[in-house]
Amino acid sequence: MKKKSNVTIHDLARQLGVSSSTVSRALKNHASIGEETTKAVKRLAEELGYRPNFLAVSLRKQHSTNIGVLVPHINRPFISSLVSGMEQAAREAGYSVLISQSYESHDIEIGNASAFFNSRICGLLVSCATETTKYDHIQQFKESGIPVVFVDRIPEKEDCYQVMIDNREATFKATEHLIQQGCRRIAHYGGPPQQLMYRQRRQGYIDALAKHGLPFDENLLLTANKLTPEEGFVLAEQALSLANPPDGIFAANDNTAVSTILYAKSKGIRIPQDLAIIGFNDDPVCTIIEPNLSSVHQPGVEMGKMAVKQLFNILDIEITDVPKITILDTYVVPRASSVRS
Amino acid sequence: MKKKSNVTIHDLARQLGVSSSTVSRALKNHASIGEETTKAVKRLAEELGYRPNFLAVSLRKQHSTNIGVLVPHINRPFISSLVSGMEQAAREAGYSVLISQSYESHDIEIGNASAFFNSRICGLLVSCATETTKYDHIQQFKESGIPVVFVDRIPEKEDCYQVMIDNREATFKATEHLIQQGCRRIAHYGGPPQQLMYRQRRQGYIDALAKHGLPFDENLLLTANKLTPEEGFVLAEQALSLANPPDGIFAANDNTAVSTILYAKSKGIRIPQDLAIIGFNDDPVCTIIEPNLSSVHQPGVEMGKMAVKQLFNILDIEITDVPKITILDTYVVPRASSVRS
DNA sequence: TTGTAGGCGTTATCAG
DNA sequence: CTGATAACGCCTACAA
Repeated sequence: MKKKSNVTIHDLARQLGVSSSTVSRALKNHASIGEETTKAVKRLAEELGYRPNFLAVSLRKQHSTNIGVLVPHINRPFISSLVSGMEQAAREAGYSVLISQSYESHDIEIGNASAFFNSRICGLLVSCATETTKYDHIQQFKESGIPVVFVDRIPEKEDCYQVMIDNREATFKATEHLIQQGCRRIAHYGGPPQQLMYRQRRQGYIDALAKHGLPFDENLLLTANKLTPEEGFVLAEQALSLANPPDGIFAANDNTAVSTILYAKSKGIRIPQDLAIIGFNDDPVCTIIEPNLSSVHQPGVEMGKMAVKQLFNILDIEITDVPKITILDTYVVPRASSVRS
Repeated sequence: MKKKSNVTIHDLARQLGVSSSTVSRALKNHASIGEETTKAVKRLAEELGYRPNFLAVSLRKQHSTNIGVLVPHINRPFISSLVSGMEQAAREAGYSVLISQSYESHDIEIGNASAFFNSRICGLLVSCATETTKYDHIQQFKESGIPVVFVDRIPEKEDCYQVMIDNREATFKATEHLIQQGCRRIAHYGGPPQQLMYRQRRQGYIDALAKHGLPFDENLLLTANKLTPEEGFVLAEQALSLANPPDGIFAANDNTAVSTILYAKSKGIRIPQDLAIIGFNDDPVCTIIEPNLSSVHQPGVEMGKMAVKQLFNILDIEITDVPKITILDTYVVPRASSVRS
């Protein structure tokens, strides 16, 4: 039987001739309610199509079951996977996911955080805008006891819950992979250095060179602001028009790596023979571009799920013991763009 | 001054020696409150960091400012663009977006709809699961006066608000494009025919053939369940191993078109000379694959924004006059996979 | 122009 | 085992 579901516990109570507190308790299997009563309540609830009003519950309990998710963009492969994982894990536990995009703008991020704060989310998952270096807008959550978990893009020195990868190690492996393929002059496309992640990625590159006794040439260290495909072409041109051009390129994302492949091919440069290339993220394009692009895989969906699990852990909803900082594994996926078999 | 923002209108009222209703009214510039009072209230609110509690407002008003978004998956290019547009338009108006994925499962879709219903969303934007052919789970919203806007994947015969494209026309143009490039035996990969969208796409194909006097050969009409890349390979093999193989293929999405390009190339079939190919969606891969894939562009972000605008229109939040059915423009993007210059 | 009172639907506390 | 009662924070007749 379906009814205009404005059925409240009071309606049930009236029809059953009991009080609404009894109904409330029966509905959540409170031990102290008689079996008979409980069954009767539940039957009628079912029959009338009773649905608890989350708004009222939240108001009463002083917090909702909505998790706020704050990311730079959702229409990017890695991030949409991240969000997908979050949504899935949250929903399985009966929580909902509220999303907002900062478009990499710190100001928008502040506004969105504020909106989330007002709507009384029970927890916040953030992947910061590139611009973001201050975290006052996050502070308010901590002060109000609302847990915050940072994902992927982590603040510099904050003591905070994090789900991430070991960027340094990941890029170390990527660079080492190129070295193992015989590259001796390896260029790196880095992202904006104010973002910790990109400094770590650069460090892995530098460490790998050092370990293998290769000289570090700062001409080979290029940086871009947003690592867009367009910027990729510019970087490629810069790198390949050097007097002494590189024989390998490690790009901090797949966008720029793909552009480089396209550019190099247009110049008649053979990949991977003349130039080996590896990217980062393992986006779907990697298996489309020719030659297929080697990349570093990071587990987006998993990271999203872990972030939610972390949140639940803090909220004591799940009692699994999750460390404050979770670091998920990455691995190099070698493909034709770098493998000189 | 920042405070643990549990500041309520009552706190303000007490400190100012007025009643909380005065504060409530002052805060929203109610005409009947004295200028002095209003200013004082606002100043103190600012000073104490007062934030309205949306939960309470929503409970009182009987509806929230959260928009529910129900899609099959978010980590797909077209859909993530759709959601991105929705998020943007909603947030600009001070609304939030709650997302959930059905994973193309009707049962999950029902569950998610139910969760949304309980959380008192103020409106629902849906793109249905492929499996979905019944709409009882949507009905409850309409009955409770919660507006529903369907996007992209539209129910069969329901009388409902819609934001979509003209699938028949779009595929008509795509097929005609192939014909204009000299194709005479054109195959079509369709999606599951229980989904209206795919029947429309098939119809456009058929109509185009008819208009140009080309025979319809049902051997050339292939269908897949999910149009995944993997299925794309199967379809490609089927199509190209026909006794009388096609000289053009129109695929109902880019995934399968891309697989077909890869398959054809592996068989030494020249594209577009031997086989011209066009896809649907204009995903980013189109400009990565070689040859670049022609496709039909549909404006994902725009569709998302329009859906929100439609919702606001129904809710009388914006008074722009939006028709019940919005059909956005598509266009063929001709690229190397089909242009025989 | 402002205040009072009641209620949105639920749960927690305290009595019985 | 069950029932009143009072919040949670806000809004809105109605009254003053």
